[in-house]
Amino acid sequence: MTPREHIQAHLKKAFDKLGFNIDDASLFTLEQPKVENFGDLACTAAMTLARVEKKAPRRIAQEIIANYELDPFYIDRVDLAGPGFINFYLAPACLQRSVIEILAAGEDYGRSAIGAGERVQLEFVSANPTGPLNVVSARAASVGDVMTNLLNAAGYRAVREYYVNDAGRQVRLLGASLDARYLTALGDETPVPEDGYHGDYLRELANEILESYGESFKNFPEADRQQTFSQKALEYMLARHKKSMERFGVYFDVWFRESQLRKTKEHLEILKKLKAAGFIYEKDDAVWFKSSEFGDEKDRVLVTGDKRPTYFFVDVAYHENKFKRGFDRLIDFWGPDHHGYIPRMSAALQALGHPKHKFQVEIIQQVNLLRDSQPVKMSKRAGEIIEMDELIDEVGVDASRFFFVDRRTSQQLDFDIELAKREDRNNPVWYVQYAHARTCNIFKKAHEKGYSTTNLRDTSALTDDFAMAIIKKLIDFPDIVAQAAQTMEPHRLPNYLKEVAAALHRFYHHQIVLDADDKIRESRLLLTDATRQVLANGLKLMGISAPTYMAKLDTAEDAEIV
RNA sequence: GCGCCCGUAGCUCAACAGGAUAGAGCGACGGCCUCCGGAGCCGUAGGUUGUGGGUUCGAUUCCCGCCGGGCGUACCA
Repeated sequence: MTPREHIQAHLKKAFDKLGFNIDDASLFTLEQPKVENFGDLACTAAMTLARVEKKAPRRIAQEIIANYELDPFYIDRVDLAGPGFINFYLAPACLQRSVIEILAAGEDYGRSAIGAGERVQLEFVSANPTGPLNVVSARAASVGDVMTNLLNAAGYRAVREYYVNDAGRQVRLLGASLDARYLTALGDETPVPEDGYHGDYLRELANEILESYGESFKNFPEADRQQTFSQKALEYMLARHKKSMERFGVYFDVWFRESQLRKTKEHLEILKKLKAAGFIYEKDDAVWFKSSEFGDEKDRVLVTGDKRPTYFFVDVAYHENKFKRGFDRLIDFWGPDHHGYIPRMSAALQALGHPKHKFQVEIIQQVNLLRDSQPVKMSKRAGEIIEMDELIDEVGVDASRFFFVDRRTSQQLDFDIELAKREDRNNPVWYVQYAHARTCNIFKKAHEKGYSTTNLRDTSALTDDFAMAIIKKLIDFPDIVAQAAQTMEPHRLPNYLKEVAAALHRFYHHQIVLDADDKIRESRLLLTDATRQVLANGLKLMGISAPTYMAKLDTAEDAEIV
């Protein structure tokens, strides 16, 4: 039982005795006081209760404390402070035992069951297969992937899905664009359609096709040729996207194709349902959905005047399809340019009978690339964009993932390329990885020095402030994971890991681990190992490697020798 | 015009479902290397949380107005 759980269980007893409503979960929130003198965990229930009970909060706090059964193994003392805070001071014995518990839990440390097995589907990236992935897709990939990890660790059953827009106008345009490149490559100068895709990648693909198939497509009827090229370009782009994702460490459970929906005509079923429910009307030859009845600013077209289903229409069918597959909740990650799209999708799903809270959209804000604090100029029109793959080539997977998740997703991200590449304390991902490597190195050194590192079990020598500070950080981990999952705020994880790393470095610089008395060494090795475990588990949730050593930088002296 | 997101130290960001004296890192300034990796550690300075109201025991957090920035506002996807 964690100290937090212990306190909550005892608070429950006290509330019960006093006749408070123990169904109110907010009574049990324990926060960490900002100031050290205020104990390790603080309960704010007295102040919450003041209104309902119509009593002074300090008075209520006194009653709670009087009825709180104190177990000295866990709690040193309980204080009443300020307007009605109840401050708990954890006992060294329970903190010392936490180290053993963390090690016993091992790779499972940090997991919890809060999610209660809820089935959640996360859809992210879902980039149009009409060009290479950009850096926003990279951010979406990082955030979506880490969020899925966090949810699964918190007891949800979460899966990753990628929606492939492989039908409709843009794919036809893609085919036409490739066709133009192909004919041009054959010497028949043909312009790419005005609103087509002008990037170099189609030129490259055209050359590949020419090498593999020669001129054989030249004599196809134009319609057939474009059809063929649409398919070829599509599969080519899709394969590239898959490769980028896998290289980035993101593995989707499902790649769902829009064309599949069109084949099975699932959107027509949707139309029937909406019509039956009275949310459909016709105007100007088009079919409209009354999304404004659910808070959208205006109604939306489902079938255009020339009888084509809109993207939105098929997308509704897609989301309905997800629900049919049994998910309790859908979470979509969209780019900032799609936030205006949320009300209509939400409206459609509500019209189809799904409670509003079962569909949730997280907007991932844009990424500004910086080089030495100067913005990297990108022009979509001129085809000057930094591709996701180029970014990974330059800064690597670990740094990219860390940086993309390090800030709340609702904020624009300034991504400093030079900082991400630095191999020193300025770079947070190195700082955290180095902390992990340092814990491993201590064990390596222990072996070299002939100290035993097996059958360690005594943590009673962990009494100093630096050790206690680490343990208090380590026992937060399950809570950090659970809260990051529940609030959809993955940035809390990297922020936490930075704090653990700082606590470890501080401890290391003030306390000798190896060349200490046997008992102290044993205790500190255990603490080192528990810290390693938490860092490793955290980095794994981030999808970042946990190195056991760091490659040495060239020192100035080495440079002189060379 | 309307809608959504954002505004916190010089810079980049935190602040855990409204809590106590708003915290880190970088940068600046000042310390610490016969010691498990100095790739680190310790300290100092730096704030009217954009602004004006409101809600209450208490607001960076919730509500309204204004200012500033970003994005959107298609029978496109």
